[in-house]
Amino acid sequence: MTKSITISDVARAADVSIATVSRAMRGVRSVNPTLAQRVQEAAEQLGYQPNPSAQNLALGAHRTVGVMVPDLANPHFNSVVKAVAGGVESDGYRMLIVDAHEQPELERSLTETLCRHADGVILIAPRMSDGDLRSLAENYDQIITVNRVLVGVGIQSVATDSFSGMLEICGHLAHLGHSKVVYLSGHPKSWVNAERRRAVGHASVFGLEPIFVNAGYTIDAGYEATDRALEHEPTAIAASNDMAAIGVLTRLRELGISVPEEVSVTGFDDIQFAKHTHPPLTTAHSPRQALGELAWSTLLSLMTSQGEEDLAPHLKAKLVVRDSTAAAP
Amino acid sequence: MTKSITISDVARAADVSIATVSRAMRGVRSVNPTLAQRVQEAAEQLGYQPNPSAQNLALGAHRTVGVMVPDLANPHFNSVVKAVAGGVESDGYRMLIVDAHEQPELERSLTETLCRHADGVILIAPRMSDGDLRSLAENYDQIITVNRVLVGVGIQSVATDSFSGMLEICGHLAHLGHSKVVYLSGHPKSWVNAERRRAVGHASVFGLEPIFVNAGYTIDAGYEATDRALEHEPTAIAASNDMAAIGVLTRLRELGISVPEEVSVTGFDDIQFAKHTHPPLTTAHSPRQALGELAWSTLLSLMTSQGEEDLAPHLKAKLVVRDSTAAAP
DNA sequence: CTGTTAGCGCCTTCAA
DNA sequence: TTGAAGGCGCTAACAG
Repeated sequence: MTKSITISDVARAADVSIATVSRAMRGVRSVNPTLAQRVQEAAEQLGYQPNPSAQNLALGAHRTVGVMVPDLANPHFNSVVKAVAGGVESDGYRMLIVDAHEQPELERSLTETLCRHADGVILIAPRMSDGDLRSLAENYDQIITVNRVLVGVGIQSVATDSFSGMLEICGHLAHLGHSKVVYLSGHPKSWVNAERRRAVGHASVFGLEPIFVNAGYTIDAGYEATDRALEHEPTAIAASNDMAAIGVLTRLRELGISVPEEVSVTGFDDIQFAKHTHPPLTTAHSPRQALGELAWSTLLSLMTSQGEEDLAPHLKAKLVVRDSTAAAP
Repeated sequence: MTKSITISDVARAADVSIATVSRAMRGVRSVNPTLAQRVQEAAEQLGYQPNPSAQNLALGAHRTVGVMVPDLANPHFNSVVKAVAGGVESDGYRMLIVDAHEQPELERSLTETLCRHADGVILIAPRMSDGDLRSLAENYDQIITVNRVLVGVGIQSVATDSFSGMLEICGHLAHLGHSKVVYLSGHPKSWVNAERRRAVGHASVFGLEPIFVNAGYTIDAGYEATDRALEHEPTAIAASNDMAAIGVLTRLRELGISVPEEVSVTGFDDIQFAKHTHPPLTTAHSPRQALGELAWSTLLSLMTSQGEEDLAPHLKAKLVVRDSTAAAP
């Protein structure tokens, strides 16, 4: 900032007290319109902008929300962040954001920093331990999680219903006659992955015979896990998310294995690239926009009105059938 | 925040003055080690954290950097943001971020807000008018742009050398015997697009006969522009970025036109999905990581030391040849 | 309706 | 080396 005009400068210029300037600037009703006008003009002319730190100090609030993401470069996460950003900005708040760079052990301290600077915090798919999450929740009330539910801690959360979504995928596969399907596990500390994995386990009721192979949640992880998956001679590979599925498709193509003729492949999330893979990916659509908006509105009500229900709304993930799945060979 | 312990609480607990606490907390040399120790323990036990707003007010600084992005969901932009975030966090700053949602007319006011809350601002590929940018630069010194250079305004910038990068792509195409190539223009207000387009224009020295078709910078834009591009019967389509190129590939596949046998396709940026398209995309690699790091270090030196050279370093974009290009039919 | 004044929590001279 | 006191810019009683 080059110059720094304060409220007193404006007061002097408009020939009123600083209290009047303060009120006029914030549009308090009780100000004489004439004075208000004069103040506005003086402020305008001087280019006065209230100092947010001073306001924060005086008000005891920051009008800022903190957001923690495991990985900003992941299309799924950044779509959620984008949705949150929309609400935050339009409600006149600022968004402080930290990227944990997929290092669960960093999450706690990053979040603590966030807590000191923001009125509320949104943790997106945190991978930190239950203990860390619990202790954060104890010391800080205005905090919610997205896609990580931990009950009995008094921490609100919103989530995609990964369990049902994955069950739908399994149902689809079963319906196509698949039984030997490999599930490529995602991040070991991800609640979402645990839910999806659990659903695959339950899919035995459809007659599926799931095999679990550890992979990861990135394109490369999917790529590398493909060979290990193939050792089980599956007719279908269900990845924990679209990223891993994309890696699988690439590797299968390299190996000359045709999708979906020889093996079917599914993802999860329906990121924007899912419909542009070859073949287009069958997946489950995660309602990112709705999730982000819901997260923001939930946090907002938590910050304004106090006690809220301790619900954890689960948004449906809808099956999207494309060309990467077909009848089992 | 549930509780709010202040410096006075710690002072009382440690039986010293608040001045001593203040000094001890910041590791000022002149404090008696014994006292310092006592203060540390008291602070620890009470869980004291200095109030950042009060510090800001007293120090006149925020230790916060603002970042403006046209679209957080764009893989190229968010990789740059991620790189910036890395530096910002490790240097103990916070990152305030706003998404302009691809609306150039919002950028100015969003940036002004950012300026009031941050010590420095990074504008990523801003699409605002030269006038807006100039006026921002006049009122605010600690501001730099990434991938938008505007000379003579005293605004620092770092950029990818889009011109040379696109020239390399054109050279590659020419070398393969292509001459009728369609360039799919990107965002009309993007400096980067202008540079790439300019390079294509210059490519006539290679014998290229460029045709310009307006498209956009999204997958859908590329998809929709493909039919219009084909009307010119090109042997190659050069998109302004990878996103548009992905849309082109999808549309061509729908039309049963084979790539690269019938038409070659190129992108720009080398986003992580570029090597996973079918066929893998020939493109130019934008040094996102380096760009983000350079942006941060540039801003940091601008914020600490004052007058800097008004350079605009251009980072090379390197041609990456994959399978979406081949000899002209 | 407007001005005066006392903080908000912290840092930083200035004395001791 | 330590403490007392003033001030950063703004808001919110409290008077008038």
